Amino acid sequence: MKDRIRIKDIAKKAGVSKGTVDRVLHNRGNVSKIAREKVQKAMKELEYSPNIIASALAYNRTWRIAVFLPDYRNDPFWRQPRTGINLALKAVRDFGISIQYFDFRDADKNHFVELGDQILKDDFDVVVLAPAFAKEGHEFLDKCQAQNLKYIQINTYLERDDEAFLGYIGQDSYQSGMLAAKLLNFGMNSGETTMILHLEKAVNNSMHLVQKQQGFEDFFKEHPQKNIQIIKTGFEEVNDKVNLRLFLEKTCQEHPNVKSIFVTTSKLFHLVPILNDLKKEECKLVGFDLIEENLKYLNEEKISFLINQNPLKQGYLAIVHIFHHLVRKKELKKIQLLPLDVVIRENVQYYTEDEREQLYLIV
Amino acid sequence: MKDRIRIKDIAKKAGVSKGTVDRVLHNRGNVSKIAREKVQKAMKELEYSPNIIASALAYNRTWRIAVFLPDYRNDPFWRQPRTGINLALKAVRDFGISIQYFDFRDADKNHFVELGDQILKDDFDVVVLAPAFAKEGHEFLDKCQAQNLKYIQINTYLERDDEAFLGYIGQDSYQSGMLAAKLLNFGMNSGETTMILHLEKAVNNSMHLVQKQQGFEDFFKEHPQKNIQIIKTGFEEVNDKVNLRLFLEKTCQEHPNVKSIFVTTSKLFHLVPILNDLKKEECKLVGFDLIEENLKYLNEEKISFLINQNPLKQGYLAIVHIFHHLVRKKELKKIQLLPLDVVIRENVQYYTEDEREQLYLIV
DNA sequence: AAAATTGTTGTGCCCGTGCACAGTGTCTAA
DNA sequence: TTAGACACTGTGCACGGGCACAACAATTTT
Repeated sequence: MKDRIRIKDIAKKAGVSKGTVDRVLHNRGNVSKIAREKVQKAMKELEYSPNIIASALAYNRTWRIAVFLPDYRNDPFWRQPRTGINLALKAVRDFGISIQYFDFRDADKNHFVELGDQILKDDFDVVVLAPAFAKEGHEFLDKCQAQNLKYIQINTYLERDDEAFLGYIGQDSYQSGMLAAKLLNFGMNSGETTMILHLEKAVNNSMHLVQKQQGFEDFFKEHPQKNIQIIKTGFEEVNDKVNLRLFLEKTCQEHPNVKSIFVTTSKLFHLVPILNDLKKEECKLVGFDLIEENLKYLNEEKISFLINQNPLKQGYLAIVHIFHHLVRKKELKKIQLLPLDVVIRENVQYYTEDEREQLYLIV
Repeated sequence: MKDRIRIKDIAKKAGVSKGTVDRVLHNRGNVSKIAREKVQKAMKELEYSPNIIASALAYNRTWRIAVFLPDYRNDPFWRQPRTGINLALKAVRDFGISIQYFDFRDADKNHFVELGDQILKDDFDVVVLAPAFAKEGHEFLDKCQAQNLKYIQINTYLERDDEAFLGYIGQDSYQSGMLAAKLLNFGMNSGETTMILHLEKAVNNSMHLVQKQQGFEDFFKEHPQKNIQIIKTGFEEVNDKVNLRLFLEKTCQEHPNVKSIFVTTSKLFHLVPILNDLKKEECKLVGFDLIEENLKYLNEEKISFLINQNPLKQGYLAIVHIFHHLVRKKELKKIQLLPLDVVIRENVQYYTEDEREQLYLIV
């Protein structure tokens, strides 16, 4: 290994044994002042930096991580963070990190609580979770804190400030609303109207959607030059095509000047065939997430922009974060916001192609 | 380390010694058919995957990499791949990878050749290079091939197909031209004119720029709906402000309907004050690279879009690629194209903030 | 003064893999 | 019949750091 300094070298230089050097290095105590100073002096002179490989091998222990996310079989979105987690796992497995999944049924609070209790009973070192339900989420995290079980949040953020809180990895919803507004604004002419549409149930319970709307509105407040009007709407039963069509027809009649629509969820693909029907295909669409149906319409240029929130990276970085915390003993930024990529047909390939090929390293 | 399968376990299951398992694993020969089959069967059943940590520790050797890029002190662009390289190096150092830099003076062919010879004389395992000069680049790579010195290209691609060629990591210039066209097209009205402007010397020698132009033109050929006219121009002496102003003034007079400009290099910031002067500030600008001057105008909304070619990642992935080749003995895609990020004021923070915080792992 | 306690230091094994080397056993040629 | 060549197999050390434990010294207690 070339000329890298080893513990042995320091020991020799300081005139002590490697055991003593080790004690100094790890502050294990039981070292006389004289010995400690000799070692520290030698360390400084030789610029020792530990060999993480040998360290990882010797430090032969296992960490257990519970991954507590919505069931990916019900919502394809959650397949992506899971992929990211598995990808990262490959890299950190040899460092002794192991994972156990707990998939709660979406929108099923009881199941969330039940699985949560299961996790708390077991003996995990860290939990990765998306606290989908505010109240139950906080309750679970309180219990984690109580038994000193560290946790890291992804995708959904409940504000916490205790010792057990390792961090949040996700998107900035407000900023994504701003981004959508900027994009649509670029393609609109003076005096035209835009529309913000929530395709989701219980919008007011979802901080995400409220923040997206806020960002969207604020952008146009800050950019009054083109005098763009905003219509705010929502429609809950996204799968009820008949009524969605009626709803859109009515809205377009009332506001014939609507030239663009910002959908705050990933459900914008539902609109495309209906708008085609209504001869409104020139209406520009912006929404979220690179799911199959959206990609199809992006490719046909029926959707103008998709905003990518990097869900794969969410899972990936959660594991990386934990690795750094547990193995490297390094603390990272508590709040890590992922890029909001602007995706169009001409660059979509880079965001969908197997990210596995874009390899990553432990830093 | 929990229940990970070790060589020992396979040996036990197959009823042989770990030495034999090792010989099968590494195809070292000298194994009887019977023994080999027993081992292979056991390996399959136990789903063995080697412990890379222990492997790296035992396989106690050093690899030497020469990094052969333009001097970053002359061109700030090259600081970014260098940062990426150093970042990756931190992660792979302990795996025995070391780096030596060879910075050639930009546009100095002799210096390139001189340093190239120096590299060839020494005993490196891999070269990372940006072959800025086609002829000299090929000559250097021929010699590499002759003495079986592996090489990986970044940023600039010379087509090669020999054993020593490990891969190319960079951007797809044609696609970036398409991307720029799509973005401008979105913000333009029927019958308007756009302009493509090369701010660089010797455009025809630079494949990059030619390809960008091609992509830009092809987009409008494929999208004739808005009937956008394209003016093709170029200006070499970018630092000669007086003449650049005269040039722009003349062009705008000749083509008063120009509503947007695509600059094929990172030099678009030079245009902003001049366009302001000429009362052409509503003219939309698209160009490349997140350098300081461009970012300033992006933030002031004088530049509409910047296309990010991820130069830091270029360097980073070059090292990752080499790591996988040398340490993991895995072959990766030869051609790896980096994302073309669409950057505007509302998401610029994600592409400029210290990427070190977006951590990566070895896969 | 002897025994017990505490403080300090060094030794040696462990982690899982790579690889050199020393065995085995078999077969051929003298 | 035996030496030598050859194919195959097992053993054991090395890699560098973590850590348990033994050994020894210094101090306190009885």
